Amino acid sequence: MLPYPSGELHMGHVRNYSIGDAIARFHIMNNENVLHPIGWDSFGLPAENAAIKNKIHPKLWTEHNINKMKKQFKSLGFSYDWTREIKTSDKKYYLWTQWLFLKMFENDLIFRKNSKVNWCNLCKTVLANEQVLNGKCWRCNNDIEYKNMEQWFIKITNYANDLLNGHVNLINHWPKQVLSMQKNWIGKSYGVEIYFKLFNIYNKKIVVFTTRPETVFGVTFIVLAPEHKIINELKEYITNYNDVSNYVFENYKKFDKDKFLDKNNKTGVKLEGICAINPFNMEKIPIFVSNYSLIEYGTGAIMAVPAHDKRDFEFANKYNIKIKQVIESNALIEYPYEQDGILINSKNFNGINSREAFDIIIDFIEKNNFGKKVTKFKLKDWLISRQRYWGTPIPIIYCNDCGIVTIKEENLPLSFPEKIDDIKKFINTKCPKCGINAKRETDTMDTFLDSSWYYMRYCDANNNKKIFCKEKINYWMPVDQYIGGIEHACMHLLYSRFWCKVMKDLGLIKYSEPFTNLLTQGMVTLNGYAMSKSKNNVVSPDELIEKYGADTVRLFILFSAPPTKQLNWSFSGIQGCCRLINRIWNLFYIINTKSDLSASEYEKTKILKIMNITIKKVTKCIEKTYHFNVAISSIMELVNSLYLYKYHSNDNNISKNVYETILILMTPFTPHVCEELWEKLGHKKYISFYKWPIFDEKITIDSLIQIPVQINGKIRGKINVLLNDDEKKVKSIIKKNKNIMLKLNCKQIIRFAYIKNKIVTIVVK
RNA sequence: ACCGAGAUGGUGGAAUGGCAGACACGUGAGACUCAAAAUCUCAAAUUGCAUUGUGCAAUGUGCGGGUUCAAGUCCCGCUCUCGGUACCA
Repeated sequence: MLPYPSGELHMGHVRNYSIGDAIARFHIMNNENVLHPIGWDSFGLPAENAAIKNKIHPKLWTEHNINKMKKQFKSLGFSYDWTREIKTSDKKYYLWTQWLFLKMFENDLIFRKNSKVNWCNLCKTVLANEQVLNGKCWRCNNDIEYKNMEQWFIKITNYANDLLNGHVNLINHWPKQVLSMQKNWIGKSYGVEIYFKLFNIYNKKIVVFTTRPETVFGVTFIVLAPEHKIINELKEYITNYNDVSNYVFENYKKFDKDKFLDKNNKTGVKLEGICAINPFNMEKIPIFVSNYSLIEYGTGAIMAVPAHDKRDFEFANKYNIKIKQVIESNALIEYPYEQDGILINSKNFNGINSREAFDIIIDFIEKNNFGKKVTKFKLKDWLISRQRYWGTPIPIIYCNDCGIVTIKEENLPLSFPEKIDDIKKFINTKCPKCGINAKRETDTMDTFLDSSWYYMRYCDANNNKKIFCKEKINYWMPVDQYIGGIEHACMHLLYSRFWCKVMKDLGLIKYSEPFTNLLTQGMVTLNGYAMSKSKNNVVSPDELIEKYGADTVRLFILFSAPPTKQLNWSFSGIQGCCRLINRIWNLFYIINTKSDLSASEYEKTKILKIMNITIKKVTKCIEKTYHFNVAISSIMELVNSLYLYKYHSNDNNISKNVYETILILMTPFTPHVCEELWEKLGHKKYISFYKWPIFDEKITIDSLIQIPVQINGKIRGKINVLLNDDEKKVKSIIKKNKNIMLKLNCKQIIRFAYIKNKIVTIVVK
């Protein structure tokens, strides 16, 4: 994921990009063609705030930060292809964001509507639903307010089903948690809309949505959301209309924050003078308006079945409404019974299991025109307008005669004036269609639009004529390995998937999922908190690099924990990594460049064995499991074995071959030191492009092995056997072993097995 | 409440159903040193028994069951922690 140019790298960045660099370098050394890009998500609010504070243009502030962070990236030695660097605030880039906006507009995926929207009073802009976390702004943590405004939206809901179904392709390649978060957010539910006619009122009906149609015989009241428009339409029939409209008004005045607090305080008013009719049994059903029916979900009207729904039960108790049981249960009606069971009090449907009844009743509803089967989503359309300056301008003109008119493609990019004085000139323009005076849209796009497609641009970053050329996109895309924080599960990662599907439908690309493999790295914390200026617990990578060197910092951040886990920063742990690098460095002075190991054959094969095991482990850990911590620890074991060999044999000659293998294996983690030592060894070419070693499976296996002997599941001794020994041979070795025979206590062996997994099992009665 | 993920020494963490605690930090001891730092080497789960001493036995991966010759790992039932969603009908 590309970074926002805040001006300072933090340890989270170091972790994210160290993982990426290790993977990229590994694949380069495996002779693959690797595109390892970097760019900047450089539009956004902090630049604007800083601009106001320092009285400079946000562009200058942003450029300054990018240069600073670029320097930091380079000091860490990440293997980026800087010729493909992109900035989303660059005209050359946002021209294509605007172009995509126009394409989506042409295809009816962008529209304007007046609605209640999330407003952050600190950021002075509206926000998308995904960007409101626990009622607070995702960026500044300020409480969200609600406003009625006309704004631009993208129809992400058109793709709700595709976004959900696309998960099957990601199931083994994306973290479960991300998929589950997206699934919850999309919130698909199967159900049915049922029409409730009104008693003696023939031209109106109430449409309810339910996921439990099998309980329809248990309906004892209907609940309308306060905002439901039928309340006003039935004004003349409702005898207590004053009370009802007072209730509606009181409720309307409340912010959603207060409504949230009202959760356990369901209130409501009965609509006197009217009632609905249950189409299944013609029973008259009272109608209520209540705060617990939500206008934004379903139809804003529900059929209440208090016997089998907690919330309906609560409301029924409070307002003394009848409770009718329709699913058999042993429990008394002190609590609603919400599980499956056998239907009762349901006429022809009695005796059917509620799970089967679900389909049977839906069929019945559709056949008799009582309603229709529907699927609902929680996902809402994506609000993309932002009342900000430092963002991609929305290429739209409002004309009194023609209405909403798009800017012509050839006039892109559309940029805001840099000086305030030129604003009026910018706003007042001519309509591209009819030529009369018109006004420009002054809002910008949500920056998440910029970052929804940026990775594609890397494939053809410097194309001045097209968004990208198809051959290049087809060659590189989709992204093989994407790495970033989990906090983007329902924002960037959802938006990008959506955008990708749209672009596929527009014929721009061929694939429908943008990121084949996703790795979500854990946070880097200090003393249990995420590093932040307010907590005063920020560790600056610059100081660490200064003190220990970039390699040590990279190594430590990968060694301390597996990449998906939260990592609590510790200054003592970094010493260990520093030590490893020193130990490797010091080995350089005792390698024997001329002859091979002068040690005994046994020592020689022992070290070769460890080396082959290490190559095997490191390869697997980088390529498959991403357990860099395990990879590094196995390299430590190899280094340790050389030190032990040296210590015990008093031999100061270490094999050059083994030493070079250590350097190669370390290169994805600590490229600087490895390059240096590689050169000192006399190599002319970079180690970074040297071939990754291949291990010999045969050498990793010992022919003489010591194996444990289990008697009834307990380890009772150990014997030495040859790898190829058969059962008979092993048996005789055991019989010769006095210790084991003593522990057997009983000579009668019932079952004897020499199991391949390097363990001997004896079962005694 | 629902949906995910997880729980292993003083700490970070290893373990295709097969010797739990690799590797590292920290700790202790030794070597080197006039001394210290650095470096190198060695040690350590718990309890009980035995012993001059190398030992022996039992227990041990959040809790309780189960499958298996064998469970940190698989199955069933809990507890707790973290993350997400939440009056979503």
